[in-house]
Amino acid sequence: MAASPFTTDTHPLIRHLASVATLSEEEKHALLSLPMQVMELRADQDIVREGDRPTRSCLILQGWACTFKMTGDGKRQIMGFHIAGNIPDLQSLHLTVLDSSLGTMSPCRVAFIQHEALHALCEQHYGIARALWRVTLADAAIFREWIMNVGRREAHSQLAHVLCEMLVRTKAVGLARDHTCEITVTQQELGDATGNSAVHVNRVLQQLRRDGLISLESKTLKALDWEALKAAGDFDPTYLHLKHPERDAA
Amino acid sequence: MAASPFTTDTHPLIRHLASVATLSEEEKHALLSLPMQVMELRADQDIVREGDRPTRSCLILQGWACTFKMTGDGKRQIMGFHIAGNIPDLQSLHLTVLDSSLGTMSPCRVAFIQHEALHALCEQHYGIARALWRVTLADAAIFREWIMNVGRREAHSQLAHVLCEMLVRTKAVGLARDHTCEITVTQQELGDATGNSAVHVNRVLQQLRRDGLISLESKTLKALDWEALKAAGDFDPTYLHLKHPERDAA
DNA sequence: CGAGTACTTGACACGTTTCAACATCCGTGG
DNA sequence: CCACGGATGTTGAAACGTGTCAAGTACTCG
Repeated sequence: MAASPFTTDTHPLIRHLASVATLSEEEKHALLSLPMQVMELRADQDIVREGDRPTRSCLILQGWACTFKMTGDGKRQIMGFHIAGNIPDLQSLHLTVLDSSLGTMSPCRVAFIQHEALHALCEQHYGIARALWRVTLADAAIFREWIMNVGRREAHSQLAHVLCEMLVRTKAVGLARDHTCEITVTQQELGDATGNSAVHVNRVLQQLRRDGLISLESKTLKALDWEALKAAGDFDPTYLHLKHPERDAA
Repeated sequence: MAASPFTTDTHPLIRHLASVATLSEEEKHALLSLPMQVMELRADQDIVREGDRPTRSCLILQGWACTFKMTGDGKRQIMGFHIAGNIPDLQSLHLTVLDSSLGTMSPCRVAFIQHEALHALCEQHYGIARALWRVTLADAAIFREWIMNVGRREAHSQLAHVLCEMLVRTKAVGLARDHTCEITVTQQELGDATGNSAVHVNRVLQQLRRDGLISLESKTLKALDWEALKAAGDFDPTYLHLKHPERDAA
């Protein structure tokens, strides 16, 4: 393990965990002393695939990734986006077979952590088990919200909703300011996340821009009218289960 | 707590937990000695509501329940169905505020378990924490599959898929035989689960019946052609993370 | 500078929604 | 036990959101 450029409180993992759970100093140090294998990945690469039986989980250190599946007839559905600090396949700690794939959306730096090491830490510090469990439950809450987004909202509202979520989640880990964040997502990916075609996403994004709600270009997403965007997306950040909602959601 | 009519291995909770996790005899006994407050509920009653901060979780002993949310403009989305043995709001053990509601679909017998008691058991037996964590992860896997179902499948396929899931899950806890189970679900509820209107569900169900895939009447669902139903629903039970897939899925 | 990827636009097809009317089932009270 | 009333299921026609196809434009990176 190389010397980390991060202190306890600036490490992406700790930033993310602290945004949804509570950790003691001792637990933070224990987490950061986990052996991690760091790798650089290009955009659009699979990290793990549906059907795999991994012996380690993947921590995103930098960049954007997503969980997805393919239907039998080749249509892709994205179930969630992942940013620095997230452990998108943490569930494989307890579920043997992966039921979905994980891929990069941008160039990414990721760290692999052996399940063995995580299990040991969880048995040793129940507080860490509780925090990681809580993180997986918050992830599940996001899945629930996405079911509603995909099932019961129109494309206009769906897109506003996922953009709101991206802004709040990046802000909660210190990656956004002034309703602005760096993001690497294609219109095809936004379509795969909302159950729409890329063509339709294109038209709806133009509408959102025309209405003065957002700007989205050259990898920068900006909410020009946050309140209106929230309203358009029927967005209430409660489901993100953030520890400091007032600070993170504003 | 009244004397239970169940032995260790016939209690719905143990049946369900054992279908997705591994428990020692000691852990089973510890779970069944949890203090539970049993209640009978009528159909279409809310058990807990979005926004609540419960101090207990709800174990379904008999009947069908569902998790749902309402959009800002009053459309309902069901995120999952629940049967005997499920603890649909187990996440409230670690997430303070409920982000979705839980309601009965049929008359139900439910048991409430105080979080306090569950926490104590989890700290005492790490195996129980691991099993309950795993159950919540399997629930999350179902949410992921539903995102795909709602986002990328057509109504015909969506309905076949949820019916397949119901048959496999009831079978896994001993509530189905010969691809047949007792079920209490209206066409409106199937629509709310798949993101369709009740009218369209009606037409699609007729098609499924006409094609000889199912019969669904007087609270009995029967797969008349299981292989064809699975194919229509693009159904692969891997995402249910059952311990005995060969036995349960057949 | 070239090539591939991402974005944009238009026309048409299709799945699904909505509305409205009607039939049927089922539990309940008389 | 029957009659009633509300919930549930059924049907048709028209409207609407979104998908598909196809062609063209504009990035972006090596």
